[in-house]
Amino acid sequence: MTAASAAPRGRPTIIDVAARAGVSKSLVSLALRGSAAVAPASREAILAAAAELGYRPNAAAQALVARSSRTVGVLVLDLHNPVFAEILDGVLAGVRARGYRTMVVTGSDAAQERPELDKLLEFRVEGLVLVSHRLDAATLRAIAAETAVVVATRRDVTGPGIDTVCTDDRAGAELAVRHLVALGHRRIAHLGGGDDPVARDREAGYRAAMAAAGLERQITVLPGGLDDAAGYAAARAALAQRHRPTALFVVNDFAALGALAAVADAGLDLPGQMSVVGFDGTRLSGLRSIGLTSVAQPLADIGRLAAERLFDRIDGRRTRARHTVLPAALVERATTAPPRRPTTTVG
Amino acid sequence: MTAASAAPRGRPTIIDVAARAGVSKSLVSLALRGSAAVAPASREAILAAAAELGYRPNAAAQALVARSSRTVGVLVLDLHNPVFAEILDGVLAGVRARGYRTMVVTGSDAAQERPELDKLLEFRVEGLVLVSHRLDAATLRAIAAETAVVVATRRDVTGPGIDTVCTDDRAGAELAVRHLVALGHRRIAHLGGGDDPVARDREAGYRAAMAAAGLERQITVLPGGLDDAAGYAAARAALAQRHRPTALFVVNDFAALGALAAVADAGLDLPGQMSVVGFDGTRLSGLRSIGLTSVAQPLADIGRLAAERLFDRIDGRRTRARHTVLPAALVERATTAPPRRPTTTVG
DNA sequence: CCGTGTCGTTGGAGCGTTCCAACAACGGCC
DNA sequence: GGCCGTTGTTGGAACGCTCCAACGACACGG
Repeated sequence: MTAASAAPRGRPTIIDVAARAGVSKSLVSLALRGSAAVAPASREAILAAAAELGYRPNAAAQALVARSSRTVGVLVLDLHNPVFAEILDGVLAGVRARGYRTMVVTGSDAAQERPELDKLLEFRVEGLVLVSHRLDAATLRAIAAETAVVVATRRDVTGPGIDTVCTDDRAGAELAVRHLVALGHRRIAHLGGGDDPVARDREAGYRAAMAAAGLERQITVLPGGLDDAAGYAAARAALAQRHRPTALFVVNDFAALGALAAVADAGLDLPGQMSVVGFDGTRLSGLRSIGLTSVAQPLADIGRLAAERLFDRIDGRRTRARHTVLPAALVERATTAPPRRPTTTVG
Repeated sequence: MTAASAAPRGRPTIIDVAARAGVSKSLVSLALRGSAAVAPASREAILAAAAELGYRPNAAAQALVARSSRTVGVLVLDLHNPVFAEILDGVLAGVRARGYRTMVVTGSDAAQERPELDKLLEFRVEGLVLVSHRLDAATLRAIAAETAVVVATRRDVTGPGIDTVCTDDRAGAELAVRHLVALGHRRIAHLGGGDDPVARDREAGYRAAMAAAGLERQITVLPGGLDDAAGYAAARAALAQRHRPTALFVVNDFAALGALAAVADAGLDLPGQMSVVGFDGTRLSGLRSIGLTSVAQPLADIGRLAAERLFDRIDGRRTRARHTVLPAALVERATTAPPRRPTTTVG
């Protein structure tokens, strides 16, 4: 009655293993998943047969019958920006720890994000981690209605089924300003990041901290951007001002590197004549030859925590959205110092 | 006879759509894939029903029956190193262009790589791109026997079914040395990268170019490593030598940044008293505040080409392994200049 | 010695899709 | 006016797996 003597085409299946071990496919399935109900002798025969045939379970078939893919999807805004690469690394670690697989897509341009996410949803990923994104609120909420969603680094769009994990950008910015104020700076300019929601929070923190230090009248925000070139341009504008600032608080590390170059090009001594503080705390800023003082986000933690939150939803079916805000920490390095000619303390 | 009046649990399937449109599931399948054999009226009814129900095809079921997952797997050695992040970006772009999905894993540590790849193989990925790796030759060949494999940046392990795409590391290193020689340098030291196979090629190129320039006796290779700290340490050792070199050719950009810091710490003028050349051409080296002269690899091209090669195998079933070596190009920036006290030309 | 329970094992149904052979309806042709 | 080809549509099998109800064998207690 052993019918399966025909040569198995393609990869061996559970049935091929069963035929070889002389048992039924059901028992193979049981044994392969380590059921205690299988007799030791059968188990050994099955395991041996599987090894000999080079059997590998077919995840698609398992996903189909289990109605769960054991896979999560991740959208990364931009892999070139080390911030996102580092967060992604944390997400991958968190997902791996749970034995799930990860499908990663990047949103090359804003219009691509939706179709890429659709592909993930067709795979029935059990959840989605968005390492930043450019979706409008309605789209994001529609997606959250289909699957669990955790957004990392952004907190502006909320809704049922959308957890967020991010850094306290406001407080972080305040930290930067307080550090500079403590060093004796008064004319502290901010190089902004345009209409990016995260950048807005940092700007708000800057404004608040300046006001708290009694420096409302010194508040200067220069329109910048999130990359090297934008930081360079914004810093040039700052340095060209009538009352040149003695310190620059830049929206992120990437742009701060541009600012550093502008300071050097202007022939100013760093940090003697100009202090610079960045934001993100990427490994980049910590490189010896850069040594940028920066407000560090716990990047790997953000990634790992995002994964954890997702799994809370995947297995615990939690309903209320959770929003986690992690603290930022100032990392003092070589680009900040007291201003050379201390400003006279007024009133 | 319309049985499916029961509320569909979970996501709608093709059968729910069929019931709603009043046709059979077969016709729905046909219509959804755009078959010309479907009557216009039916097509519209089906499309409308699918839209109303929010139907999404189930990729696992499709993969099962089609015996093809339309997914490729990617292993990335280390996301923290911008080189790999940039190549990954190219791979993702290439895969997306073909409408495939991508599963990405990182090999956190060497021992994890194999199990992670096993997970991908269980998903029946149709091919694998390894953006570097730490597998031994036997393991790699065993994997290549199961699925198409393209290795990016490494070329040392070959075998049937293994294509490689990488930069001409030897020639690139020669470019760097020739550049320094042309500037008038003679004492050019190399900060190596240990036993990494790519590092070995670069070292070989360094040795060859030095010999070709009649500088065999100046050849100095200092044991280093692939990161910032290793570059810093190696550079310190180089600078402490009796006959201090006037130029350093460093195994990669990441380590070169460490070397830059060591040069600055030693109080040497850069590039006046010490020139530094890196390798990789990551965006990092191009940042204004760094301006590292570097041998650039076409990183995005490597990624995209790796994806292309993989698809050649996936659909064309090509048998012979193909090895593509892309040219490197020297990008001259601010860290190289003629040596201040030109060495006297001998012989 | 037969009923009952346990242990190990089994065939069949079902997951959501695609593919295929086959079918009904219909018009054109000889 | 029966036959044929075309057009549009259909049910069933298959993909590889898991789950479930049910099975035979065996030991044990009444």
